[in-house]
Amino acid sequence: MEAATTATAAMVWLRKGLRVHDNPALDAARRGAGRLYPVFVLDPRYLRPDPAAASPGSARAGLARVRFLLESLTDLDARLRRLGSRLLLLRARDDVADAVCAALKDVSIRPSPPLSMQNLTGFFSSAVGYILTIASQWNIGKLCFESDTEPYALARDKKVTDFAMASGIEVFTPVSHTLFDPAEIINKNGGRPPLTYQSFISIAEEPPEPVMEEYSELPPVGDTGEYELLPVPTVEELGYGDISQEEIPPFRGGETEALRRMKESLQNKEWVAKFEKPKGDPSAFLKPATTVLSPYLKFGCLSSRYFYHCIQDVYRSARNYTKPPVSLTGQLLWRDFFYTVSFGTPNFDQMKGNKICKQYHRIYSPITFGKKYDPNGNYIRHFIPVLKDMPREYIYEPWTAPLSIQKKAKCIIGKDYPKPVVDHETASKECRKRMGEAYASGRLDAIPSKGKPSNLSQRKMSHGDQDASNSSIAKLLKRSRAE
DNA sequence: TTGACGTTGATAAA
DNA sequence: TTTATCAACGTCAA
Repeated sequence: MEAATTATAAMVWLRKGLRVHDNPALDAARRGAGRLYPVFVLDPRYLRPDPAAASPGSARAGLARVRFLLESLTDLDARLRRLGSRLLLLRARDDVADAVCAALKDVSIRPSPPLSMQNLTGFFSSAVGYILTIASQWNIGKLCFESDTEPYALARDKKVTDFAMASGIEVFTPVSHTLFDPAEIINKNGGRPPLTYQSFISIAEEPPEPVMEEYSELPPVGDTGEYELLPVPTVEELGYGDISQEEIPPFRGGETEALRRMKESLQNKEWVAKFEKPKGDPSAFLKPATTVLSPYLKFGCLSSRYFYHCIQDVYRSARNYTKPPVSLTGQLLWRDFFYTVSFGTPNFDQMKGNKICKQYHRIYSPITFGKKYDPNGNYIRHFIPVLKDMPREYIYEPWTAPLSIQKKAKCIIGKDYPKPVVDHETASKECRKRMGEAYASGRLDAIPSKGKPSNLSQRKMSHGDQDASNSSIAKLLKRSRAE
């Protein structure tokens, strides 16, 4: 007992990866640790209600996602408690990295002004005070957290890593959110992310096996000092007011639910073996044509490697099974593909400054697309009840129905349901025309004028840029010759 | 160097 | 109802 209080203390900082199974960061943190502090920092940027948001939610997440996260935290806490541990929730007043640093070591680096002087209200306003008083008592010797490739996370984690290393704390950041290490894939591809699925597949080999050690117990948390034992807040406590009208999605967060859903899907071995994504019905909502496991993978309630491993198990017992890209494993590989491309592409989430962004001539028709997958319009009938009795042949264009039909369906267009805002045919043609013009003018700017190459802009380009640019120009010239 | 291909979808033509 | 065409470009095989 004496040893437990003096032995090395480790912190596992949880962000995504909200699970006990296949959690290399948790596994590394508990090894040799006398005390283990499993910490999650409530991030105001992610959780604080944003009054300016178009629908209820924070600046970064909608209410459904906020709720899913809170449910996942509740479940994780319960699962840790069964192993003699528990989840320690910290509130960041503003910056998550500051909160983690403060918990790692007695922090005098960022004295916060008295709360009364700050224009802060609500759940997150009282945060840092607690952390400052507990900090020095934890004596963390080792910090483990799962690597995260998103830009916001990279900046946040660098700050924490730099601080921890400078403080003599051992830092371990395994890759376990994706099947593969995106940085390693990019390395193997010569420093650039593979930009087609096929090239990604040819580089990727077999993903690592999941770490599936069954724990009977985890090291105790030990003395939490002055730390206020904070339960997982409710959305109401976070400051989300009148949400009684909000429909709560049927998908509950958490590792327990994730594993249950996965088992349920994988039980039907024939369905698993025959799964082909393009053959699924995207309009199916009562009985989805997919596993609906992606939100669980996103928060790491389910390990993608464990899921992959379990699918392979089913394949082994099947005579025949589908292959990537359409198969279930193919879907996991798509996820890895996009994580890799986004990690290796600056400004991936924007058109501006995004070198691989293709120019968008695709206009989806709200009429044609629906008719193809859901000719009876069941989706519309469910979510827009006023249209539920509209005959099948008019369900996608109810304004074309004769008045007698509209009356019979108890839905007069212009009264019970609005008239079309635009005429799709003319609007899409106009859009297509103007996008074409904008695209053409943009491209022409990039072509050096005859006999007078604009080497000014070319000088700034790397070899790769020149190749890409020249080949585009060649194609454009070829096209204009053909015309 | 060239041509074919890719989780594609919309639309016009046949 | 089926088929051809378009629009983009990285990648790979020929």
